[in-house]
Amino acid sequence: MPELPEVETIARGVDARVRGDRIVDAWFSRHPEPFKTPAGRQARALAGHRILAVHRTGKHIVCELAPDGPVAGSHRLEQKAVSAQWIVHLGMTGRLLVTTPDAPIAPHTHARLTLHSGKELRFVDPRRFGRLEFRDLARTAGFESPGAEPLTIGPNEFAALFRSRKLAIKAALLNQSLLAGVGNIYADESLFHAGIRPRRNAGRLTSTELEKLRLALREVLSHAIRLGGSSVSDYVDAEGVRGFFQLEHCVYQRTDEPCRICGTRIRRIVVAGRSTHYCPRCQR
DNA sequence: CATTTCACCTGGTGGC
DNA sequence: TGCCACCAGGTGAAAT
Repeated sequence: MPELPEVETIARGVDARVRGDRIVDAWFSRHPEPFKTPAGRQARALAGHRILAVHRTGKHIVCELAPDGPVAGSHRLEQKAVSAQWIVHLGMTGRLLVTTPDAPIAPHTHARLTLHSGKELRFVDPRRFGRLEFRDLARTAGFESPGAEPLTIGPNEFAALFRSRKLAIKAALLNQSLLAGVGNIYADESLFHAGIRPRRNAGRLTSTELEKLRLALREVLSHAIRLGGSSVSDYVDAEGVRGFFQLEHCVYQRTDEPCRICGTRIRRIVVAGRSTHYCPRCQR
């Protein structure tokens, strides 16, 4: 579920609460492991690290870690070298929460990190589509998303992503190796604001349309970040607080409701196996 | 290779 | 109330 604005909101919230804190203990659930790194190894590896910073890349949350202990030369956090990363992907229903240790343990809690401050960092994920990975940077390269960042990509690079592609623009927007972070909600919303039908062939869009789309994406995503993301059913940020961008949706999950611009009924179709919403009058 | 389809999971909703 | 079909923010493997 969580797309770029939700993941950004969570990463910022987690960063504000745990930056500089130390992981004193880590617990991971056993059963079906939603983990890229096996539970036992991940728990052992995390304990003892200090969290230097938490940020978002595409739909991934990256926690930058350094081994705790005396650091030659400086006590300052920024000057410690990142030696490992804990990478969290929330899948459809994942949550990353900062709680007090006495907060009730939600069903489907798969990881709990006990921090030196007394807080806990918890990963909860009913559907288990989420993924947790520990990377030792001495052995593996740092995490990099294959796709471009939609908030910062320029016009030429953006247009080049779609050139000579044969698939629907909606499908292309969902492809994380082209653009990282766009999911079903924001693909539909940005296509609406750009006035483009979701089934249009990506490679046949004009440069004017592509530029409209790039700007629409940037506007929709940054507006959604300002509102703390979209809470469609169960999304909450690091404190358990819902977002408000769902109130601004123009097409997503508004099937048969009137278009906010022209009043035409919003249509629902299936593109790339995902439900897709658009205004047949405003989008061509 | 590029593109499409489907399996992976649990839970909520709405119809009968 | 219960049962069932269908739907859900994502991805990656398998098929085409």
